Amino acid sequence: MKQKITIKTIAKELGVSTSTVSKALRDSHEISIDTKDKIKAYAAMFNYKPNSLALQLRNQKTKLIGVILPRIVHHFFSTVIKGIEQGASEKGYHIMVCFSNESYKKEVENLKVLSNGSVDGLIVSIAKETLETKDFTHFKDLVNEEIPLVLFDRVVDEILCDKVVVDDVGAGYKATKYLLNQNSLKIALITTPEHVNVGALRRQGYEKALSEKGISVNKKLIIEIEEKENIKAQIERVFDQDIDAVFAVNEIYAATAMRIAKEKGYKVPQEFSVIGFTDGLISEYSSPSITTIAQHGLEMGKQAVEVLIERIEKEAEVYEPKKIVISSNLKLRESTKPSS
Amino acid sequence: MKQKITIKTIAKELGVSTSTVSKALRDSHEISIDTKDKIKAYAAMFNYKPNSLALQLRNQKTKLIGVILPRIVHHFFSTVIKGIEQGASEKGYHIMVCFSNESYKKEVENLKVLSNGSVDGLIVSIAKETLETKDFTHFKDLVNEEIPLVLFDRVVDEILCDKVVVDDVGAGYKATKYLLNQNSLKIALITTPEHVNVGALRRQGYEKALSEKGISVNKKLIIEIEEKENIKAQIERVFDQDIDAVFAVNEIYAATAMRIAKEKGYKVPQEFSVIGFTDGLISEYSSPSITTIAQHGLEMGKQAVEVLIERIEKEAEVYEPKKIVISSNLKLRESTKPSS
DNA sequence: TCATTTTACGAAACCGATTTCGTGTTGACA
DNA sequence: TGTCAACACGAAATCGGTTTCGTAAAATGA
Repeated sequence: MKQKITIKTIAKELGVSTSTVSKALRDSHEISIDTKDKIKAYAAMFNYKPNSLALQLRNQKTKLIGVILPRIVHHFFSTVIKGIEQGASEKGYHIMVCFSNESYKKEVENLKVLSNGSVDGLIVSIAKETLETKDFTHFKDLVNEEIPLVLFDRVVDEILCDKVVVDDVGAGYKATKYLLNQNSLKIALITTPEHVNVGALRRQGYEKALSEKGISVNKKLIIEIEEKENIKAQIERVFDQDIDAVFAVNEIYAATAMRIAKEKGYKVPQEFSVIGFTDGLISEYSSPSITTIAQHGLEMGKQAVEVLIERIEKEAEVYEPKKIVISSNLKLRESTKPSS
Repeated sequence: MKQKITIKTIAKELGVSTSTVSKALRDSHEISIDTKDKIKAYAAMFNYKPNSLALQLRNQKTKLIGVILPRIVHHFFSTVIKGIEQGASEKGYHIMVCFSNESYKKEVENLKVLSNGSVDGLIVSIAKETLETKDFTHFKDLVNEEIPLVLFDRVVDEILCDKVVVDDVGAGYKATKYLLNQNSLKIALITTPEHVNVGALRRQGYEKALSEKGISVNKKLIIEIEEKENIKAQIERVFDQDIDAVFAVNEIYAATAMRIAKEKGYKVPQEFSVIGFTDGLISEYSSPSITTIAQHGLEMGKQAVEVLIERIEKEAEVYEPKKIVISSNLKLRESTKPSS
């Protein structure tokens, strides 16, 4: 890389001190107009840009936000990133993105790297493996060091920090209730294993809606997908039961379930209804298009970054961790019947 | 944020100099075992982490790669990011991600911010607006400053830097030829306006395949989509022509075209075939699933970052810009007939 | 015992900025 | 003409590390 022009270079070339150059470029009243003009002209001519590392070191802030996500090729997470970037950008921050790949080890590593001063704060969604192992010491260390941290979507209570989540219970409830209202009474639930807490919460909503309607929960209608195995085969099994609708906690499960239903000869939505989660492209472009719970990822990202920046910039003595709940809503499409 | 522990703190507490602490922590032979042990123990106890900004400033390198993408909620781009992150991570680099939102202005801003020393190099895919305006001075400035730069996918020749692209002409050719071979002779092409060069290249491939077969290009069968207007309506117009297949330059156009075909009563693939571009989730989960050109985004990302890091770490006197072409291939699914 | 080599550490420069404080020169005013 | 403020600028500290070089003290050798 070409040698960068620094304040020192300018100072030497123009026969002034570095402090004069610095002040001139920042338009200080201490410097005479003549000198300022000369220095500015020189700086412009040689395309001088202040070295951001030096500034960051001096100011003890980087205007950088670290983001750690379990995955990126994923509609919801990429939408959240977009929201984070938009919010950050508005306030003059940039984002550094890392991925845990759902791995505990990588999450720990990423956290370590980002917590040595290279970012002003962190936004994280916890990896599945970490949720499984339930070892959150790396997060607690961060909290102890008082590094601003916001968790979103996949959060756990024992980490004392700000959190942004969707109303998962409410969403599960809304989806299930909608299906019940259109007279689908035998609703299968396709969800994740219990340790993925968003799955667990959505299931609570499902069960709540059923019991309100006086329907007892039939465990045979609930499948917890093991992602390591064949997903389609696992979903197919629930079709052995007598069912007339499916509520799935993500759009891939929903699309797969709908496909199986069609293969089995059901007419969707006349004979069989499907509701998914995450309002992504699959739901929009499959045929019939799939009714989903919209998770408002963009909104989540924006909220998360807003809370984080507030935390970074406020010299709060005692900080009460916030929990922001984003309400989700049902986006009606063709895989369900009109509400009756 | 809590006051961080620094080398200075340790030095003062233990009554030694900062240089001793630094050397001890780096396990220098200059320091006695006793002193080293004492210092290391103290550092470990108070969870000392070297401030990365200070190191970056001193070493004049950040181990950070800036990535500027037009969009993020997009299967291809998010896949490329994943590839970049994987490749970077393997070599001890991290990535800083920004988005241009297809906007020229934001691209210029991002480039400016990232080129002031905060990253060691850049990976960029050019915004549509920039391709339209054809003003690439911001990139040329970067090249003049000798900041390592790799362009991918959307590249232009006049910027002298390393590039990673897919074989767009070849891909268009392969797709079209496949359709011709299965006896679809009236193939519509749904593409982008001419300034989006990847669209233009894919079109070349399409035209090449047709002329090889002795079929003259019928301009009425080619639609350049204006994204600002209603996409479906624009695609619908081509169905006024007598067509039996569609080759679309991305999966949204492909899915939309297939949907229209089905609405018009065509049986896919028996009476109508569809091939898309970008092997994303829509293609995989729509029904019938869509045959696509797989772009190998992961591979592209990895290659891009590899070339970039080579460029960063090699003190090359004269550097000959490379152009890496990733070959694409047809991923056969249900929206086409088996090859005859 | 004296000269020489190790050993073990500290002082200071450096990376590239900002900022406080000090100072020589002007000019104004009494 | 002497005093004092305003002006314009520089020296040096600072951010948190690393590294070169210098040097006392201890160890070694003759």
